[in-house]
Amino acid sequence: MSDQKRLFLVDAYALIFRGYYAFIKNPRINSKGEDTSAIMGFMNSLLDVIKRERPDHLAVCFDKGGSVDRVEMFEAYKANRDETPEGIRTAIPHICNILEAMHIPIMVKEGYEADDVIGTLSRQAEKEGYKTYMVTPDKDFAQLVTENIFMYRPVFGGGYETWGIPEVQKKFEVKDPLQVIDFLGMMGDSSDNIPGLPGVGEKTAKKFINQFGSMENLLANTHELKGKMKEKIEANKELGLLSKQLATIMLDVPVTFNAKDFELDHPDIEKVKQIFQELEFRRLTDNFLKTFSTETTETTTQTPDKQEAPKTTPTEKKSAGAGQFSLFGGDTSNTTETVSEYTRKTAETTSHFYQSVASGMATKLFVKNLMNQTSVCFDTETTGLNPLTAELVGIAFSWEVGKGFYIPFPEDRNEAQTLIEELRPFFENENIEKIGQNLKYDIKVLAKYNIEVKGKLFDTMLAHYLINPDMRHNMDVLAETYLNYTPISIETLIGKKGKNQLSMRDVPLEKQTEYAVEDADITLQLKEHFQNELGEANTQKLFDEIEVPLLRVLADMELEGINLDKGFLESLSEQLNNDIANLEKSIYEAAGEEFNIASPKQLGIILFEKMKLVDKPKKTKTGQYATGEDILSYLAKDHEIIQQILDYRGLSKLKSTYVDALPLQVEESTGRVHTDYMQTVAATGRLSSNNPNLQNIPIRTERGRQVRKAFIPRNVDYTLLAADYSQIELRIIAALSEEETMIEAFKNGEDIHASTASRVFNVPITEVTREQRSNAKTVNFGIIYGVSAFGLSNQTDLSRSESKELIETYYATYPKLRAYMSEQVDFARDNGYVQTVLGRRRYLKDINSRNAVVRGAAERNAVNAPIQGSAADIIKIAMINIHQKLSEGNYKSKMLLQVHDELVFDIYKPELEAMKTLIKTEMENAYQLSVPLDVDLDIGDNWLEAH
DNA sequence: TGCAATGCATA
DNA sequence: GTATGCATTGCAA
Repeated sequence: MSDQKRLFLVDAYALIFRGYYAFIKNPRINSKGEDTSAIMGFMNSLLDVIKRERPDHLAVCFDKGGSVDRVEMFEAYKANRDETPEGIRTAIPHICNILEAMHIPIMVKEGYEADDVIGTLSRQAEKEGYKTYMVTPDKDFAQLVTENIFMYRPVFGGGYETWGIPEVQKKFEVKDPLQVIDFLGMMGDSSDNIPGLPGVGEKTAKKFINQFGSMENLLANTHELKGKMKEKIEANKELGLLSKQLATIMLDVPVTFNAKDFELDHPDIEKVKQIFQELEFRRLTDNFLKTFSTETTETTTQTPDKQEAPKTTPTEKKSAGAGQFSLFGGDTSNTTETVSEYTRKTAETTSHFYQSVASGMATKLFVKNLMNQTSVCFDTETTGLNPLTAELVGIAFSWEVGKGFYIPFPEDRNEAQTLIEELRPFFENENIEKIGQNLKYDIKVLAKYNIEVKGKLFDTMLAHYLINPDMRHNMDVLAETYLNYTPISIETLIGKKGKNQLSMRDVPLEKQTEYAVEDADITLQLKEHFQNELGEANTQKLFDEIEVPLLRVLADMELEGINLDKGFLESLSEQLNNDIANLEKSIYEAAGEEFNIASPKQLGIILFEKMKLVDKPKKTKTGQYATGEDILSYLAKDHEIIQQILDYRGLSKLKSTYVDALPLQVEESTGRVHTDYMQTVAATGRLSSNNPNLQNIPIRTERGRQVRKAFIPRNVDYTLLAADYSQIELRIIAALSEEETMIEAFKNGEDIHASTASRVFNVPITEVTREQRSNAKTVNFGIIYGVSAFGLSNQTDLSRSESKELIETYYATYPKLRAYMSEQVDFARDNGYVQTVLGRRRYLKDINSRNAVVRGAAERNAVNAPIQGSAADIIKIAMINIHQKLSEGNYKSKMLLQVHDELVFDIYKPELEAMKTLIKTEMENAYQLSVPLDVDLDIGDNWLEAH
């Protein structure tokens, strides 16, 4: 740091708005009913800046009466800005009072905006040799940046970044910060109501700046432009110049920088304290005192106070809450004041006994007690959501409704390990049932501490998934639905995500205890509730024999992850870049102007309004032109540009979703990609995969399937093996419908689509044409989804009536299939649900709807859900059995991925032959149908070869 | 910054 | 026509 004096100029409204909206979801209201969010937000920022930077000089700048000059220029200027919210207007006088008490000058000039005031002052200060920092998130200020003038921007997630000349150059792709004005003038700014040039957005504005340097130069050289862009800009030259003027911050406001006045001297502490007290700011008072006490001791920059965030002690302002007493076991049902407001029960209105357990002897006694139980609910609290990196913060236990204990964990990893060892006997005891909500997570976290969770499991999330798969299964929702109870929300403890979200570690122990034990308590109560509901039908069996065992299998697969060849993807990315740029160029040429191809809105306008490729274009339900793949493909043969757009889309998608995204998902600690299988989201019983989704890696196109080459074995001693069920859904529908013709075809190992074509089109199977087979294939799939003639004709070259005829012939060929489908619909009408071979239910509330569209959808679900769901059941059985065999046989080979009808394994080469047999056998014999199941195996050095 | 709409990858 | 997850755009709060 140089010895230059530093001046900080604060853009008041910008920070006030920011603070206000930060609390928008739960505004701070004090006992007088005043919304203090804006004051709180602003003061937090201000103190933060002072604490971090210890400025020599500081002032706060306000707007007043809008900008006279700008309004004269353009009457719409800021016209459509919303009324200032009530909570902000009322905050201003308070803020001014506080600033006065703090002896901080308030700079404001009637008829000017804060931007102008700050701009003017910063230039004056610069002449006097100051370094000026403009405290504002507003990008417009970038135009003011010089060697001695900086932006000091609060950034998302806490902290600040300083923008000097290099940052501005990079951010806006300009050579001189002054060009930011041209940039803003071209692009426009909807919040400031600067119109900008029509059709020019961020991308184009950057390009123009690069090409022409300034607005004036652009307007003088419009002949270099082409197409519609040229017309539009030439027609709006005045608007361009006006926009630039509007974007220009004035530097001649009649204000004066007086160094003496701006010195940050000692505040009137008593007065500030008094104001804060009236506003009921407790935490802020502490923060304020801390900020200025270090200053008064004059020990310059103390490093520790930077980290001493003001947020470590969340204020509990609503009531003298129950929380803090519980540690000592007091009954906390002090319901007297608050209960009347709530119809729903909460921790505050319910008698409970939640206790944290001290380390040492208390823990030993606790464990002894724990080991005497037969069934215990537990819940781990960690530092994050990723079980591979999350550290234990504590574990809650409950085995009696309304009661529970919390074991906090030390931050030191070795000490934490020592503590968890004391709990090992519990977790690894085969005879104690473990209850939890989403146990897969806890099991994965504990696995990282080398703890295996043994014994019977009861996962309330899985239980509810089987009871009602169409609902959501978060604990909060379940508690409200089944227990009429609202749990403490995680946000009240650690804040909203992003922003300044805390880690559970930063939450005071009492709060951790209340929160964590409540979760365990609630989960225990839910278990008692769900246990009975599972009892009926076959659901209990499905739960005990499929979903719960599968949970451990998935945990292992996720922990294992898969190896990814990052270098390969990098080179693929470069190739794609090249091709995309080329396509972009020729599309712009064909269109006669540049636009955002990725924007369906803009694309629709170019294609259908400008180029008029179609007489009456299709529109989507929101009134946009439909530019979906199906529509464009149809046009592709007539217009070259369409094919290029399709290619462009394909390549962009490929690059952004897979090629560039996957390497970022490699877990640092393992060097592998670990997906997360969701066991409770797909209503049919399938799994889903996310972070990243490894169930939708491309395969259809040549270009896309290259991505699969990046999935490789663990090392040279391993190879990948992919095993997939052949036509499992068709086999299932054949078996369930008992359609002999189809069953026979499968038994004879025929090509099922060719076989269908041969019967439907009445030709020998050897003479089926490619087109016939393809149409038959489409109908076969259509059947699974619940066909309609409309859908079929959309998918094939057939007309609506041809499609209808084809479907009729199909039904005539396979009469039992049709019968089966209507049986399913009838069953659903009578029972309200359909089910899979294992009794997994899906409820169809719309099956008797009077609305034909809604009812039709339910009917298709009635046909599809049992088929898709049965296939899911079968592969789940196979996974459980294979997992079992792999572990019994102590094999090194691992199951890595599941893609609905396919399993992918990392095979230790010496085990290859054994694995082939084991996997094929287990998959084909997972479930007995009247149709044989057939599994194809493929092996390779990457996922593409193994397919 | 968060959400809806759109489009697209898989089975 | 079934079932998902995710990237991008564009608008709103």
